[in-house]
Amino acid sequence: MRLTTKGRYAVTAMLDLAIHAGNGPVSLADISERQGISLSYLEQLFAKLRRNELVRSVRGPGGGYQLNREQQDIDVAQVIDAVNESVDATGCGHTGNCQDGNICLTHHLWCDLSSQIHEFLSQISLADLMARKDVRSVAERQDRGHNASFEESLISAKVTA
Amino acid sequence: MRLTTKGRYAVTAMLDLAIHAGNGPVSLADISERQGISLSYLEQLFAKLRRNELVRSVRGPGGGYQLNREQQDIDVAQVIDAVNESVDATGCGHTGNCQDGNICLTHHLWCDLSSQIHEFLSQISLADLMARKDVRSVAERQDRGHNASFEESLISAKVTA
DNA sequence: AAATAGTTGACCAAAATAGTTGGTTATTGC
DNA sequence: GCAATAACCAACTATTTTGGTCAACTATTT
Repeated sequence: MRLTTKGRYAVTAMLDLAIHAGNGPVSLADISERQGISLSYLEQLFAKLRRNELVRSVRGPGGGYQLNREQQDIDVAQVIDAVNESVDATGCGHTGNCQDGNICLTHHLWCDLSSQIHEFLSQISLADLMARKDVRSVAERQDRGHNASFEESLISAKVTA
Repeated sequence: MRLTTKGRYAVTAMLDLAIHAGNGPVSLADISERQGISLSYLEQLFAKLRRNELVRSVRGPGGGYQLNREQQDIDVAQVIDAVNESVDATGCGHTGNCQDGNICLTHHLWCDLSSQIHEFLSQISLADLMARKDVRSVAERQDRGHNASFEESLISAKVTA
C-alpha cells in the first residue's frame, strides 16, 4: 500500500477545486501556485482524475478544470484510487497468491486493514472537508498568500527579464 | 505513509516466531525458509525489532530469536512502527509545516487517517492473530512444506558440494 | 577447534516517486 | 486571422525507497 504525496496532492488539488468553484473553471496554474504543487505534476494527476471522470476540463483562455459531480458525491477514497492503483495493504492485490501460489500467513490481516482504510476514506466527501473549520481557515490564508506571491512573481519576472 | 513488504514481512516473521515458540529460540534461517523471506533481509528487520525490544536474541548453535514479551502484549502497530519509521499518513510527520512552514489544506485529514489506522492495528496482538483459524491452517501447511523443502535443500546442498 | 548463528556495514539493482522539458492542440478575445 | 491561454501529451531525468547481496566479525555451544 502506498499513500504518498501523490495521493495527498490529488486530494488537496480536488479540495482546492471544490473551494474555488463558482467562478468558472479553475486553472492548474492557480492550484499550483496556491498549493505549492508543480504544474507539470498536476497535469499528470489531473489526466488520471479526468480518465476516472472525477473532473471535466475546459480548454482555452479562462479554461481549467471543474468537478464532474457534486461535492458530496466525490469521496477521498475515489480520488486516491484514481491516482494510485489502489489503497490496498496486501502484497498480492487480494488475489491470495502471496507465497508461491498459496496464501501467506498474514493475508487476511492485510485484507481487513485495507477494507478498514477504504471504508474510512470513502465516508469523507469533498463537501465534508469543505465544512471543516481548519480547512476553511487554511483556505483563507492561502487566498491571501496567493495574491502576495502573485505580486512578488510579477516583480521577479521583471528582474529576470 | 508506507505499508509495503517491509512491514508485512516483519509482522509475518513475528507471527512465525510466536507460532514456533516453545521449542526454544527460532533461527532466522527457519523463518526464511518457512515464510519465503530472504535471510539477509530478515537480519535487517530483526536488528530493528531488537532495538525496539520486541525480540531478544540467543547466539550460537541452537540460538535464534524469542519474543521479548508475552504474545498478547505485542501488537501489529508496534511491529510495523519498529521497521518503518511509522504508520504516518501525513507528509510532515505531524509537525504541521507541510506547506512552507504552514499547515497544508488536508493536514488534519491525514492526521485523522493516521490515528484511525494506528488504532486498528494496535488493537490486534500476536495472540489474536494466532487464534485465527485462517492463520492456524496456513501455519500447518507451511510446517509440512518446510519439511519437504528441508529435504530438498539437503539434496541440492550435496549436488552443489 | 569447529560449527552455529547473530551483528554490522557497505554495497547494489529495480522500481516508484516527483518533477522537467518541450512540444501539440483547442478556444477565446482582439 | 492572430496571439494568448490553458489543457493535453510523451519522453526523459533525478531522487528515494525497496528488497536484497556480500563480506567480515563476534559470541556461544559442542
